[in-house]
Amino acid sequence: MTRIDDVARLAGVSTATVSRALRGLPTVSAQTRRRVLAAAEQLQYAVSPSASRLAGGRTGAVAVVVPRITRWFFGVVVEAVEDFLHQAGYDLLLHNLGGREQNRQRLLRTANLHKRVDAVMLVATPLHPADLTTLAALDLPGVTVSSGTDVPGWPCVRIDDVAAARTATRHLLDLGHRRIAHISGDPDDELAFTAHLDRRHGYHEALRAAGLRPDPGLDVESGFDIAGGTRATEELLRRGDPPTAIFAACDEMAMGALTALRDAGLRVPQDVSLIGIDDHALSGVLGLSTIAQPATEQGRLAAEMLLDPLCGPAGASTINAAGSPVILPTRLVVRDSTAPPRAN
Amino acid sequence: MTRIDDVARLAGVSTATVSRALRGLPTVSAQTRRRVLAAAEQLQYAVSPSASRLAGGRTGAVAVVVPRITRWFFGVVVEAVEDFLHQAGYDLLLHNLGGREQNRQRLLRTANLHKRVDAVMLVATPLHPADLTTLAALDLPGVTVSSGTDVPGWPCVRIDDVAAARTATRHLLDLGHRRIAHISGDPDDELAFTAHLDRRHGYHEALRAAGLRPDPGLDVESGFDIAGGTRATEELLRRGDPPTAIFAACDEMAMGALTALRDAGLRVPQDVSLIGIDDHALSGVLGLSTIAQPATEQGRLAAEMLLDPLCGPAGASTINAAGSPVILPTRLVVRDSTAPPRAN
DNA sequence: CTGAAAGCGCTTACAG
DNA sequence: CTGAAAGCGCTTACAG
Repeated sequence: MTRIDDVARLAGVSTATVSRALRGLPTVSAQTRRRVLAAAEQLQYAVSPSASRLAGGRTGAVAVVVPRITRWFFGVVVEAVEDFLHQAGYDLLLHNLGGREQNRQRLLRTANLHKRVDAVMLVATPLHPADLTTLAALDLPGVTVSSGTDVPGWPCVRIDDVAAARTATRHLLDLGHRRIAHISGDPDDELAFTAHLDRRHGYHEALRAAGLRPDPGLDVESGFDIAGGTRATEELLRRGDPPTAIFAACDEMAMGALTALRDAGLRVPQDVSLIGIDDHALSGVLGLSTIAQPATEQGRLAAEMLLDPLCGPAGASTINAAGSPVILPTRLVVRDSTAPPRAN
Repeated sequence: MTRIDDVARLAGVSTATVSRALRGLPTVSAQTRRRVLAAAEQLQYAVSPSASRLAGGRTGAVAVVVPRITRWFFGVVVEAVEDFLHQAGYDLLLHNLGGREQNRQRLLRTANLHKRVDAVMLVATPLHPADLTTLAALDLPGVTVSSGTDVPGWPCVRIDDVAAARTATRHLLDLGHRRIAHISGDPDDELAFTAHLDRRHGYHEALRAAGLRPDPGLDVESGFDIAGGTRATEELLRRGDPPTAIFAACDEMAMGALTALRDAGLRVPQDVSLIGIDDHALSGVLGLSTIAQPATEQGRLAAEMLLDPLCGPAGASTINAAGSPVILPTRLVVRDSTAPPRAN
């Protein structure tokens, strides 16, 4: 392994100069820099990250925490973040909570973030008050994406979940539906999200604005994924007097609903209309109407907001550092799964 | 930040002893260990990874390289690997090539792996001969998952792609199909996979075994994803005289085919049968017949094979270290997208 | 079983 | 613009 001394010797300068030249600091003459770069190239020198981190105090890594990397939204967000971070020269440490409370505790309580990263991105991660204290003690910059828990001092990028749900519900109302069910995530999940709470809220708001009273019998909770959508819909149908339309809290739940409806012999949209939120990569294939949310943009923007203060001088952030959350727009996409209720 | 000296002072021992006690080395008396642990706990001490890495030479991190984290197979593999690595106390550095050759070069050519990780996992990553030289120079342990390029000395876990394709094709043949098309990935992709080559091979084998000659007109290449499946199927239909069945190289391509078939007014399976490979989370929802492959198991097993030699004494690997690849079984899953051809 | 001391390979004031 | 030297916080032979 060639070290910085080898480069220094070959270039005929001190290790301090090699260090400066290689990092592109301005305090090196063009000629010296050229000599150093050539020597490093010739020796195939690569700086030791551990040594650099220990001496410099920066890790060059960012931790990204997601509930489940296998879900559409999180996969897309991570892809966008990964691209941005690597282009900026940062490593990405992935933490997938996998829906298990135990994993969140391992991440936060033990020292798995401590001195390991320069910043943290929390995607849709709910935090207990004790977790907030832990994070504050870590004294790291961070950003939150999507609903979850806001962290004081961290910027946040997300959509307006309440408004998205309102739009979805209103679309069904506009088509003439009155018995509109809602299927969403279970607050008893070990790792409860908060997105589905906001979405239920928007559903209720839209119903009330149309003069309807939310019917608890039309409101079923289950897991926030495909299987959860199937279970919730089965439960809904078991209750009798099925709705003419279902608003699923996310596209994956809507897809699960599709299975349950088909198994029950109900056609979409002739018997039941169905709408979700996301615009999942497969929603087009399934003809699913939905509220599209920009996942790539949320990831990219969050990465940008996270790195921005890390690069520039302290406090020189050019982007909305903390303050109010950045809300990205959503949009109604009408496909084949929503239609007026049967006139009968 | 409390350092190891603080703990040593409080426990009344040397830093060497603290280091040993905290890492669970056997050469520490039970009593001393207890005192050290208590002191560390009391001071909320967390070892500095950078210092530990520099002094000890181990990074405690593993790089995982995938083509696209948003694709079903890679998401599931990463989820399994993440879980295993974190349980073993390793960090996971995620590299998502995003289908861009440039990203692979950045990863391999520059020093992004150099001294940063203890091991590398390459999932479905094709390698040029020059890349193999680079990897060899890195002198890191590694493992490959799924088709890609084998690396000398690294173990490999995968399925038998040829056999899987043969089974899929034979299923269609058994149903009575004779005009069986194949849609698969494009070798002109910047980052060519090899899985689809093996799968085409199996398709050809099954046809020949049934006494049929592969028809180039029924063999269309496009991207190895949803959009690619749609494009390939559109091209197939444009050629006229449509097949009675389509074997897609992966479920995501089959899903894309579904859209194209629907748009062309063709019903599945009445007009065209369709089968893929994977057993994607949504294949059940879509009623797609497929060849299921164990993604979680491939990830978990690969992680295990990777870490095993890192923990035990050198060469004491208890698992099939290198040698022949570990082949995991696939299985035919018949749903609603395959049926006998119309008798006409 | 434990400790004193060297050393891992960089970066950063400080001085010039 | 450049260099000598201290220091980042651990681990590891080595000695006892």
